[in-house]
Amino acid sequence: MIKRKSHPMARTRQNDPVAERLRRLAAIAEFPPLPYLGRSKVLPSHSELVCRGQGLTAASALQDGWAGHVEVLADGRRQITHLVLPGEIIAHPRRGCSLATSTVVALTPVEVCEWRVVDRDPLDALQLALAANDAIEHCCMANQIVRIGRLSAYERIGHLLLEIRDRLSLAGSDTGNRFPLPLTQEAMADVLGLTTVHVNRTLQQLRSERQVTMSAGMVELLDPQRLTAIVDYSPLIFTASRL
Amino acid sequence: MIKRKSHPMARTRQNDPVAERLRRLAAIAEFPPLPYLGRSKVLPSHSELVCRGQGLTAASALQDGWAGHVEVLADGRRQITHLVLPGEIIAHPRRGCSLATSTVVALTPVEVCEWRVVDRDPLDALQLALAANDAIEHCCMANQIVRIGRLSAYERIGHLLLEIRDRLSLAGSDTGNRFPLPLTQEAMADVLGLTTVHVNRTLQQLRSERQVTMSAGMVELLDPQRLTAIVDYSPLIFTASRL
DNA sequence: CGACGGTTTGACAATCATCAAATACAGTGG
DNA sequence: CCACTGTATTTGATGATTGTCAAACCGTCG
Repeated sequence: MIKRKSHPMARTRQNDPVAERLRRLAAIAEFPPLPYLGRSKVLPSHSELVCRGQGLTAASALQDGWAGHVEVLADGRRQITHLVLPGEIIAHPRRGCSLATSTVVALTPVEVCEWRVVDRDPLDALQLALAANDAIEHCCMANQIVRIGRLSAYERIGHLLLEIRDRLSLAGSDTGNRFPLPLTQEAMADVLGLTTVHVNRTLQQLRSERQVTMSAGMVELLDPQRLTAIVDYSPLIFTASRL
Repeated sequence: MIKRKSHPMARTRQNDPVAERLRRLAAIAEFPPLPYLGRSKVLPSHSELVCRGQGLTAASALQDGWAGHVEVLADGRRQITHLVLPGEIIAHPRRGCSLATSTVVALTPVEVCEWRVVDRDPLDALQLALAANDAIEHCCMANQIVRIGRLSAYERIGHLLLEIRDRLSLAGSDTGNRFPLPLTQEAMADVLGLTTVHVNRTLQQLRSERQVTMSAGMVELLDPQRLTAIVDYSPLIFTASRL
């Protein structure tokens, strides 16, 4: 996680999670360096990274920190429709729609990088990676719908944690069953369609049943197999078929 | 709606909702005729149109009937993650992922057409329309997440009906506030993350409060303005900005 | 007519939300 | 270093929304 007001580091092949993830998505070894637009920017939590309806001139991604696509209702109810994890794409202009379809907000301090997307050769490695990214994003949103629509609070949290583990490992920060989870319980509630209070109680249950341990913004899944079975989680189709 | 065992009609410019919708999505007047693969097929309700993980060699769409992307849990719980309305795309192969990411099932008898997608000029009208379709689908899924995550049963149904109205009109069958809704209450429940019983009771409430009337598979929204305000519905970004 | 899928009804239970307050924790400034 | 402030977590008591189970009803089709 980012320390407040830290400097954006110069990203090398080894510590550029965005490039690492795109390279894996394209499944191409000789992935060209990303044509970044200047240095990445560090922004505080709660920053609005993208605003719904705004024209997108560049693609953006998270070098570090967590964000979320968010929808707010007139009476203040909030729903996070899609999480953006370190290494993942925040938004990118599409042929056919260069307007942002949702608002994206930083859920922790973030480091954001941007690059220009051009309609080159359709087999361009970068285009390919972006297309693969869209496919994964689609799967994540389908997962999200199943979680909220048909799983109990207990199952929702377990399911989400398993998905997060999978997605983090795609960006190279593969730390097995122990990984960072810098979300407040309020943010988790807004992802899962629950209230803060209920998230809190359900987390306690997960801990008391020895499914997870949590401390200092880190989670550890104590028995991922068992959890996977209980919540009926299936890995994102890509991570199974392509890597 | 399709009569059982009817013949697929020869589709002309005026009665081909798929072509009509794609033309509007591309926002191009001189849209080329779709290179259909043979005649469209008529399939009964409950048919599996696409199976998760299967390789997609062609794009497919609904000339008529309703379908849904569906996820089934081990214990039988079912969630429809995305509805497919007449004129809409069922699935299409993507660069970066030619595997189907979810299973699609017919919710009524359907008439399905297919065509081959090739990676031509990235500004190709058909590619453009497909890209726009992806954007809309993304918006629909975000809507779906908000509905299930943060709206009450009453609001969910109203919100869904408003979205359906918008989407139907995109395919040309613009019938104002009265439109077909051939879904069983069970299917609606699986879309909305509710039970059949609760959908039934909530529909009664909507009727008793003079929000809708329903009969013979048709719905009519009696006061769309009021409903829009109550459920906090906002039109799909595209229908606002492009048409 | 009987069978079948879909809708409707009732009684009851459970999950999750609401409201309110206490506690813990981190960063700030004196 | 410590009180001070704000945010995040935790707890308790209570209630509403929604789920479960079971059965009756209704229309359509063979």
